[in-house]
Amino acid sequence: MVEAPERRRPAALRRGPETRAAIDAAAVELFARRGYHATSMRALAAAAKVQPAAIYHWYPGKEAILIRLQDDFMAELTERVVAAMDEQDRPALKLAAAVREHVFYHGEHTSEAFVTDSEIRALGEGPRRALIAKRDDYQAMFGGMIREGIADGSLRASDVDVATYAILLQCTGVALWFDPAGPLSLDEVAALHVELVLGSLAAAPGLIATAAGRG
Amino acid sequence: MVEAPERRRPAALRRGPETRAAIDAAAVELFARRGYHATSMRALAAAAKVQPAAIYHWYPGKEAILIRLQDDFMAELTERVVAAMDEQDRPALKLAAAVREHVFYHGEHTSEAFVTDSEIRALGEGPRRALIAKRDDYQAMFGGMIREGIADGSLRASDVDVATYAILLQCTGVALWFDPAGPLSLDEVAALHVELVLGSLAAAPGLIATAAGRG
DNA sequence: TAGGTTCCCTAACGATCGTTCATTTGAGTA
DNA sequence: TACTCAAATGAACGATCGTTAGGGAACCTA
Repeated sequence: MVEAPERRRPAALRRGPETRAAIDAAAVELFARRGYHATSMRALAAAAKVQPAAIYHWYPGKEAILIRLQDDFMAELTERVVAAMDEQDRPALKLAAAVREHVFYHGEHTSEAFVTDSEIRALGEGPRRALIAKRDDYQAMFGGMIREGIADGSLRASDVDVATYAILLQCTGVALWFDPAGPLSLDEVAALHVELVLGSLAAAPGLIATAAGRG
Repeated sequence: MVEAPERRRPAALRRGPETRAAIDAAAVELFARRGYHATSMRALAAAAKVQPAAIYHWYPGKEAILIRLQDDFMAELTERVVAAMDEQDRPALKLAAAVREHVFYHGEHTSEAFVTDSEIRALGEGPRRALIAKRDDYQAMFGGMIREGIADGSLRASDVDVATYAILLQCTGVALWFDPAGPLSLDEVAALHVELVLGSLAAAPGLIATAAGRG
């Protein structure tokens, strides 16, 4: 019977690169809250307000979304921390600046940080190795600063590797609990971590006060 | 040779509670390596050398396996740490003993530890709340020791809550990197963490040396 | 205004998921 | 030797998974 012209609704919203941004935002949110494997492409699509197939216009597959998210996070984190380090000359102050920036960036991007280091397992062999290599380089940077601080007498550590692990774990962990609506500002949290880190490395109290911004 | 009543192999191995242990072991291993959602009941069954359906004789469902694993870990961890604390009287020494035991237990059960705190998201509302409550109680115990240490003058911290988070994160993280085949024994790693923790809480050098077992 | 390209849709594919069903095996008991 | 019940099996359920095929609307260029 004559199928009415009916105009059946504009159906397709054309948003271009906006769509990709929506997919990325949905991925960060859902991967962080539910986990990578617990997030389906359909759930992702729904959160980005597109149909599942549309995601494949922007990404070759699910894993590529995760890889991009993690790579972007690591690249930006590294760039920021290196820049902060470069503004200082003495090793202990370099370390303090790096800790501060690390904590700050993790507090500003808690979801991305969480996904980046909790979903390494979800990656296939190649991408996993690549990400781990970047993380190892990043860690080595911190280990280097500690060693230099020991060399110039401003820091002390019984085992540099263990100290490096411990320091990065506690600073990275800020992404797990920090809440901007909580009692402490990110600035305060970062300063507190500088204090804790330098304290555990037996820095002189005067140096700690200076580096934590209370000097 | 003859002998061969041969009977085409007993098809169905009847192993009783051994089966449950095999399922539990497979679950720890696979949940830790691949993740809860990335581990299928079929993969679990294969690792335990049973058919998938057999698992349902011992557990009502997949989530129950995870819940049991996590509950057992938290219960045993708490019991051990409380026992270690109870052997000390001064707050700073209580804390040192707790840190030592916490690190030790995490190093001895890296997979269980990892699954327990990385798969909280995988739990349904009820079990998740229950586990988080236990974890919060556990954390509060550490916060309490730090507060007492501050009260008696042996410790110092600008913010007790942040210090508690930081300390537990670095000690729990031992489960992520510790390798018994590595250069350090678990005893050494635990002692190093006692040192780092007390250092970050500005304990007196003499106290640190004593508590870390170098006194 | 015609043609090509970009972007997104609907629909469906085969695979795999957690789980259940009905049955069989084996050990213990009378 | 028969009965009973725990412990496991093989097969299948419906749901959901990641992904793809094919078509059509919106935009750009000429």
